[in-house]
Order: sequence, then structure tokens, then C-alpha cells
Amino acid sequence: MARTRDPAVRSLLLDRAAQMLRAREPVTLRTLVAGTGVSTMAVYTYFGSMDGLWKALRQEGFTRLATKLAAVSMSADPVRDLAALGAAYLSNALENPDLYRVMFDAGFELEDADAADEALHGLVRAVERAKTAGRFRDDVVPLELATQSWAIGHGLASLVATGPLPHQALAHAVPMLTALFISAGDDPSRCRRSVGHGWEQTPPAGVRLS
Amino acid sequence: MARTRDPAVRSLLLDRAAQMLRAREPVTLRTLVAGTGVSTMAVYTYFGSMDGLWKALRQEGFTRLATKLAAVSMSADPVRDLAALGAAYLSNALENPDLYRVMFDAGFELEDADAADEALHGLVRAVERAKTAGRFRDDVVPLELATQSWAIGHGLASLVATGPLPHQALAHAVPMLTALFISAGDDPSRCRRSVGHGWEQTPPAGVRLS
DNA sequence: CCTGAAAGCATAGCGATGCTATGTATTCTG
DNA sequence: CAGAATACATAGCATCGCTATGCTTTCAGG
Repeated sequence: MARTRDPAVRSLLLDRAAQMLRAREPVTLRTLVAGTGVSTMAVYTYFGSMDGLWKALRQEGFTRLATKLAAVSMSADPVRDLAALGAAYLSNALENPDLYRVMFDAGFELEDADAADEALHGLVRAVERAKTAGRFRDDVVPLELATQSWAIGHGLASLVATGPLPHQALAHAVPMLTALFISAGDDPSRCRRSVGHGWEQTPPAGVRLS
Repeated sequence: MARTRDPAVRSLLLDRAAQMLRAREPVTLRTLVAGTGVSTMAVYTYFGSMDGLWKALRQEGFTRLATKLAAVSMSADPVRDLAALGAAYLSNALENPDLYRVMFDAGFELEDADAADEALHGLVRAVERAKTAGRFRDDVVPLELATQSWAIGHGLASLVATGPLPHQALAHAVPMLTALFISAGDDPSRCRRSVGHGWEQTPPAGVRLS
């Protein structure tokens, strides 16, 4: 009844946009399609508008993040897992700093919030396991501690991705998360070991601990 | 020798830009000067380019932040002062969320880094006083702890200013800073009191503790 | 098998963008 | 009190995101 839409074109445009972002090239409607063989109208067929492209790019960023977080294997030590998730979060932000910036720029909307919530759920479940295991106090609210861990990760990732802090600053996550988990009731020396092991599972490239 | 440049025009344009930002109106060259009586060329006389205007707007944001931080009166309790500085930081971000976003968007540059460093110095000095007062361990590196405090503040401020978290989330700063300062060696119950008092000095409007 | 309709998508052109070239007005300097 | 340098208004440029138009492709119904 009609010409079929080619999903490969959609991926092509998204990948090219991400690549141009990484190369610090301005991503405009015309520069995006230049050299791809497709015309500017393709962007409107697949994304509706240029804004739709950015939205899709944010979704792509959240998808990559979710994949990265899902790749973290859970262990019998939930505190270790929390640190490993934090390390994976920072690794992802360091590997795709431009995508990370797009994810949290002014255009954040409802669908993005859903994607963010989904990524947060892994943290919440790890906190719950830590409570069950007796590592955290009973009065710890999982969602709150998960949100606080997220704020630490995002604070560091954002300051590094936007420029004010050097990559090395991501290492601050280790003492900061340790402090947070100890305040949640974990035994200090045991916590330090757990966080250290978790961090080593997916440490951001080129960031070594002091 | 030449027609004199009127500083009032510069302020007018900056204020108007900040106001349009708050009102969620698009800030473009033509909409910015519309109704002001000045022409588009004025923007190039005072800021060199539209990018220069954004840079000046970032500086304005850092200046407001520095003013807000400078207004925090230091006390005999350096940990209280650290919390008060954190509260002032978050108050500023909550009052000017759009300006805060502009401050830390992709255009961050060297001069901005200087302005940020200057604002951080107050934190560093407070950490040093806390060490002198015996509240923090000797092995605490002031710049590192100050940076970590900043990361907490920025993480929360950024997540609130860009949308993912509600204003209430700023209250997380209290337990997070408390955990950080305790990990630096402060006595737990004393730390909780100090942070509580510091927070009350400049609490972000409409954010109450749980 | 056609054939008609619906969707993909290339071309061209719209208003609005940031910016610059040019001319005029203004004001401090020697 | 001239002369020159600076401020700034006007107009026009390339490029931006977007849309109107029409050609092309592909599948459904007879």
C-alpha cells in the first residue's frame, strides 16, 4: 500500500548524530544528512522534527546507560554491587560525555524521566538487598539512598562532562559513596572493602584511585 | 575621541536576557533587543557576539553565586559554616534555575573556571578551619573535601534545575553532607547538629527537611 | 496481473537566525 | 575648534529548522 520505512536509515542518522557530537561538529539538519545520500525530509519522516531527533538521542543515551548497568553482575555483596553500579554509571558518562550532556540538558521530559527511573531501579533493589543483608539500618529508605547515590554520580559526571573538573575527579566517587553507605549503617572497614571491590569491576578508563 | 559606551545598556541587555530566560522565552538576537530602543549592533558592541552574551550571562551567574556565598557569615563552628555555604549554593540554584543551567552548560570555559574556583575557595577555607579546630582528620585534603561537597551540591542542583528531581530533593543535601563530614572525622552527633544549624541559616525556599 | 492509493522522500522555498558591511552620528582629544 | 575614533542604526548575507509540492515506490483489491 505504501513504500516501507527503512529502520537502517533511522540508526544511521542517530549514529551519525552521536558521532558528530563526539567530534564537536555542529549537528544541524543539513550537516546531519550531508554525505549520507538521504535528504533532509528523512529526518522528519523518522523523528518528526529536529527536536524529535534530540529526544531520540536522549533515549539512545539512556538505553546505553541501562545496557551498561545491566551488564554489571550482581553478587552476594549488595554494597559492592552499589559501588559497581556507580562505577558503571561513571564509565558510561566518561565514554560518551557529549551524549551524557544531551541526556540531562534543558530538554528533559516525561519519557526521559521514565528511562531514568528504570535505570534507578537497579540501585533501589541493591539498597533493598543491603537492608535485607543487615548492612544498612532498617530506617533507610531505599529510594532516598538510591537517589543520593545518583546525585553523587551525576554531580561528578556532570562536572567532568561539562568541563570544570578533570577526569581524575571521578575517583572522588569512591570515598563519597563509602561515606554515604557508612552513614546508612554499614560497617566502615567492611564498607571500604566492598566499595573498593565494586569500583574495580567497571572503573572509568584512565581514572586511578589516589 | 569617540562616543562613550553606556554601561547601563550592557546591564539592560543582561538583565533582559536573564528575565527572558526565567520566562522561558527564546533568547535570540532580535527578540533580545526588541522594545529596548537599542539595535542589534549594540549586542556586538558590548558582547562581541551572541556567544559573548552567554559568556557574560555565565559570569553574571557566578557573580550572583559569589555574592550569595559571601553573605554567609562565618561562625566559630566551621562545619556549620560548610553546611551554610552548601545551603546558600542550593538556594541560589533554586532561585535562578535557568541561570544555573547556563552556568554549567556545554560552553564552560577558562574564565568560568576561574569564577568557579573563586567560589570554591570559601569552601576550602572552611575545611581548613575545620581541620585546625580538630573537627576533621589531619589527612583530609581541603581541596578534595571541598570538591566533594561541591559535587554533592551540583549533583542535586543540576538534577533539580534540569527537571528529573523535584525541589524537595534538595533536602538530601543535609544527610549527604553530614555523611561526608563524618567520614572526614567529625563526631557524628555533633556533626548532625552543626549541619542542621548551618542549613537553617540559608535554607532553599520551600524545601523542608523530612 | 494490473491499477490506484498511500507512504517515502527529493527539491525548492519560507521566515527567522547570527553576523557583517556600510554609512551616519556623536564625543573626546590635541 | 577641528579631526578622528568610536557607537550604533540599517540593510543584506549565509544558514538555520521547517513545510509545501510533486515524483517515486510499494502494497492491496479486483
